Amino acid sequence: MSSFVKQMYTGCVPSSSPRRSPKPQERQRDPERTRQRILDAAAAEFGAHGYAGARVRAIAARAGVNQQLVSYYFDGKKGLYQAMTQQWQQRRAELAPPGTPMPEQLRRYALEVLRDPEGVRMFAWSGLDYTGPDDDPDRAARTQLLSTSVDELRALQRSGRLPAEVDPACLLVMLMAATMATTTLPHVIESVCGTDPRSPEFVEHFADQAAVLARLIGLEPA
Amino acid sequence: MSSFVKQMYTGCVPSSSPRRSPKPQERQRDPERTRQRILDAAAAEFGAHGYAGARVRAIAARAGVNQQLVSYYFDGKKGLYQAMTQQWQQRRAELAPPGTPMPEQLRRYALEVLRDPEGVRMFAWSGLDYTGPDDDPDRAARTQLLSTSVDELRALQRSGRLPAEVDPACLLVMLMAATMATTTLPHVIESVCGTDPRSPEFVEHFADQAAVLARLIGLEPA
DNA sequence: AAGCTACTCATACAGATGTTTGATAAAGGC
DNA sequence: GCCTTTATCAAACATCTGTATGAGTAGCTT
Repeated sequence: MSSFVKQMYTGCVPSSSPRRSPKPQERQRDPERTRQRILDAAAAEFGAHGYAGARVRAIAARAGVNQQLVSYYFDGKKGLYQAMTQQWQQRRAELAPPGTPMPEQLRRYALEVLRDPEGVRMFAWSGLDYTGPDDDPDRAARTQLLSTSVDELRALQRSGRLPAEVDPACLLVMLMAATMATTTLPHVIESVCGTDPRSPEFVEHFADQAAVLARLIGLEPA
Repeated sequence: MSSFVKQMYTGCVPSSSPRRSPKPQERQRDPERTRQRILDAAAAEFGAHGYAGARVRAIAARAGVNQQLVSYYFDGKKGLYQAMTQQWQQRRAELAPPGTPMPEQLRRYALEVLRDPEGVRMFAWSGLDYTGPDDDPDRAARTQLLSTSVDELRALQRSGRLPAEVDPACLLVMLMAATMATTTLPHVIESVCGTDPRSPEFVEHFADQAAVLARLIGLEPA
């Protein structure tokens, strides 16, 4: 068995000449690729089961590498989680190009689950795991990222398109939560809509509805 | 050590006469109370950490009982989880008395986190743990419970207060997700609002904002 | 008082889980 | 071509975790 695995890894039968072709099976050593594979596998596993439910063994298996590499490249489970969180943080920054009108912005947020389901799920898990502002390394980045959206809402309010009684910050939070519902409330969707909340067709429909909601509130561009 | 623990439990020093007063420490046997204590502790623990993160030892410690009782009264961790879910299901049914106008209904949903934080959190965890309609024992009850709300929205739509392009079912889901944001997105609230998302003052403010949102959409009673 | 039953406990146990150790082989410099 | 460094692996390890066992105790019945 052990020799079989090794053979798999080396990508050639033991008796054949070692490392003949330069790229026979993509199985040369490549620490950067291995690292990224572990990160990808971690995203899938953490996204699926959350931090507590994720298993290091499962991550290694998904990545097709030895379990020990998780400790080798990162600093154990916790370190891997943090490294992965950091990587995902960057992707999220690209999500909302400034100046996009609110309805379209919400539509994209809701569609994000199709592009990166694990990322959205991890974001949801992190909300439930959240203990306080102290141990939240992403806080600064998130604050900066969202402040422009709040500013947009405030501008709409100043221009009279939004009643004075509305708290723009709360409104933004509620709208964000609304767009994530296909991820956070799949059981409710299954009950109320009777469809698979993960199917691309429904997600697109739901994203359109998020845009409709935004227009209903009066969040058209000025 | 063991005698010390026993002493703690009995509520009297070993040499003293056994069980003198009828109610010296509230420590008479009371299986029903013990059962309920375990259920309450389970709600706290499962709510705090989710199913995967919850520890049977921690539940027993919280309840102040021996760990084995979890297996004695329920059927292990899984059985306890189901029993507790069932109990919480009933409470949720009392949440929305039919006929309540939408803005008020949403306000109450958002306030529920003050009355029963663990319940709301468990509901959120269950959404992320959700795998499909097959293993969802609550589905029927939830469907029935929410159908009246969807019907209300449909009625509003028929009366022209809601545009035809709105899908009432999706709207309800989005509004539910919005009202749960103090639980599901505390990190975002911390970033955007700069306040403690769990403080009663903020939760009440947020609940008011949920009602404002409902009125903004046009969900006043007909 | 004796005995029965329901209830509670400490302990043991098996399996899972994250981490460490030591070995092996590929890369790369000299 | 040799030697150091780096990348990878299998196996062992310590700990955690859920569950089972068996014994002891309270309260009731007779």
